[in-house]
Amino acid sequence: MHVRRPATLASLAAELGVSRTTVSNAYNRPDQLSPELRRRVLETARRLGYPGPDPVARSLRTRKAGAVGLLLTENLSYAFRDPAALGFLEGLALACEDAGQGLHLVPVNPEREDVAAVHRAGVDGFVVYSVPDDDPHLAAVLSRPVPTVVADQPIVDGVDRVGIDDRGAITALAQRLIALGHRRVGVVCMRLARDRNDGFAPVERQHAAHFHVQRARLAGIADAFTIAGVEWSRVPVVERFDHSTASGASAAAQLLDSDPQVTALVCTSDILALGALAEAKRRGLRVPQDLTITGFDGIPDGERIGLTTVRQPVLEKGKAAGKLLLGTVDPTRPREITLETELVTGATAAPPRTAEERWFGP
Amino acid sequence: MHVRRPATLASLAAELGVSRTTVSNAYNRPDQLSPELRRRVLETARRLGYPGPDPVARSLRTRKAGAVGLLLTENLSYAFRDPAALGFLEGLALACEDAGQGLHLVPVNPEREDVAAVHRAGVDGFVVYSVPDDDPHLAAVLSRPVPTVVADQPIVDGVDRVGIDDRGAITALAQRLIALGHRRVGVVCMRLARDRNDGFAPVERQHAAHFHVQRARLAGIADAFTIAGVEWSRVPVVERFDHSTASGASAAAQLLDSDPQVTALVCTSDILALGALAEAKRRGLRVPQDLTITGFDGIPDGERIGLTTVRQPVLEKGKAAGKLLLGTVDPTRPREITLETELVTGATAAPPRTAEERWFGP
DNA sequence: ATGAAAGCGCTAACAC
DNA sequence: GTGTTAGCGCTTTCAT
Repeated sequence: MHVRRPATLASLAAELGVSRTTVSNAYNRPDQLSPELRRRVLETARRLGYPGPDPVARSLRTRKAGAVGLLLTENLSYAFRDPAALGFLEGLALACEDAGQGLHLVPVNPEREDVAAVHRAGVDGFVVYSVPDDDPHLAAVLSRPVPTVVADQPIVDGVDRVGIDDRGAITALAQRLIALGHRRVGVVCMRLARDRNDGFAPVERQHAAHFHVQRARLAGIADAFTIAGVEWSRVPVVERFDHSTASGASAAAQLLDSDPQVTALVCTSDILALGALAEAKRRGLRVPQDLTITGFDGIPDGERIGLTTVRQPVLEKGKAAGKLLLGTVDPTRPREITLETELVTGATAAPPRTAEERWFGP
Repeated sequence: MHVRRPATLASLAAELGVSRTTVSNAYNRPDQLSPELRRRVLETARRLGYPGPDPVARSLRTRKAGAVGLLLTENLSYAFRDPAALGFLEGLALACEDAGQGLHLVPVNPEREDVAAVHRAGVDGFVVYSVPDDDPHLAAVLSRPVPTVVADQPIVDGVDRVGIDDRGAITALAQRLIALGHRRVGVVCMRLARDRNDGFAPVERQHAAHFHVQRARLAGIADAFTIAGVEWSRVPVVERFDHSTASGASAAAQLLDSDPQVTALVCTSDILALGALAEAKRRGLRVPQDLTITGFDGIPDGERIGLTTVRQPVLEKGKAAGKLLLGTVDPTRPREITLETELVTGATAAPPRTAEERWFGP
């Protein structure tokens, strides 16, 4: 610890026999007073241990906090371990840095629903990253009289947003699989609501999902397969609450156990896909010869092993969110930024084995 | 964007015909007024679009910002890409979350020396993570009348600190190499000062290093080899400004080019070691048969490939820093926390090849 | 249970 | 150039 004595702008002014304005100017408008006086002010400040204008008092007066609040989903640790979230965070931090704004991570304790932290945050605006539609923290943020930008989800009327075309992007990926010949597939997705459901997610649950992104990705896959003549309600979708490779692995296991005939596993994130790959390996299934596995996001670990996936510009997304919030106040509000994605042709997708091959080898 | 109408506690009180105190109590001390009145206050607040007490005004009054400032080294992007820094960040964020405190990332633009951001941050204390001795931002932080904790470096008199025994930890690692038979080694280290020096770092530069951690690690290696009879000034030490695998690779290349006889590369971070491994592979050198390579930190990527290194508890370090700052104000200040490290026996260290083996194979 | 008074520490017109 | 005036919006004794 390291603490100093109190001393205010007023006491400094008194000591110097000048007005508070003059002292204030010495710090904020050096050109408004003689260099000599300024020197004297700063000198006396040092002598008295005056640390300069109190940032909170200044904020109150100027109505500017100089910081952006960031609301992250549930568990912070997951966020810090999810490369996509990290990329976003980095981009946002970069944008804030450029603008000289602080980035205030709002403490969201997953245990207690502590909305108070949102009200306590001295910030000029909020960025909300990927939370469920019904998140109470989001509601608290929206009740604050400051600009807000949502990244990814949810889509809120009248609130700026930056995201991607989740539905279209994954449709393209699914079409690729269909072109390869896959018809019997399984899907692994992330949590669809705030309640934990580690297991199959029937169509009703898919449609009622509180997470727009997952809802859109499932819909995108459904779009493609439906057109290909596959009845969507028959496609098994397994949901996992925790976003981890362990989840991906167990979901893949559940899927493969329930229907050993699936030829492809479509995962709605690379993390899940990485887990599915591990499970396939554990079972002695070769990818892509025996099983096709795809992801979504385009994280480095996925790229390294040649995962077939959709790459989204996470860093750019973070930057865009920051710029949207901090940028010139374009009167054309609300605004929505949709970033481009890219289909990544990796090495984890191939035509399905024929029934014959399944029995007699390739 | 999403902005609401202004309305203050005072205007609400006026509208209701009650005092400001009552309205304040409705928010902060529900037990201080009748449920009925409270209901009316909150109801009217909603009707008037009053968003609740302004956090900045409250902070000014209570002298509590509800947030911890975090000062990170130079380039934010490096921090977000360095697993060790990330682990620290996660731990700190967790500690803040536990205490219901926000985490305010101070924008430190590496270009301009914008110390102002430190003065603008409305926080109750600072955590400074691994900055050079002479960092102006650190000076600015210390000039603020709030408690401060330094993580890793620098060591500042009278300021709390949390770190590890860098010198002792790496000495143990070096002794291991010596026991294996290594005498002719090269060292790859991170930047030693704020000026860029991508090349050899003579002993003088090592001693004058502005980064305590690097200084200590080099000294620790020197300790071991000196005792083993190796003259330290003859041990080539290559420095790299950027902390990346690319740096590790190029430093390894420089070292191997200048002295092809070295049998081991001691790197002061896992990231650098990973780069060195890549370079060794590129040259067709087998690790550890042809070349021993060691790191420092114990990051996941290193563990995955079996890197011989020192593991430090980065997450715990972050938590400890947070707790030190936020915890009970123990009068026994200043305090210093030194966390335990662990020597990780990986698969990248082995006895050096004999001269004979070098020519005729193992 | 409710109200009156007194600032928290600072900045921004505007006047001198 | 420098000072005067007027709050920014809130919390908190201390009375009532």
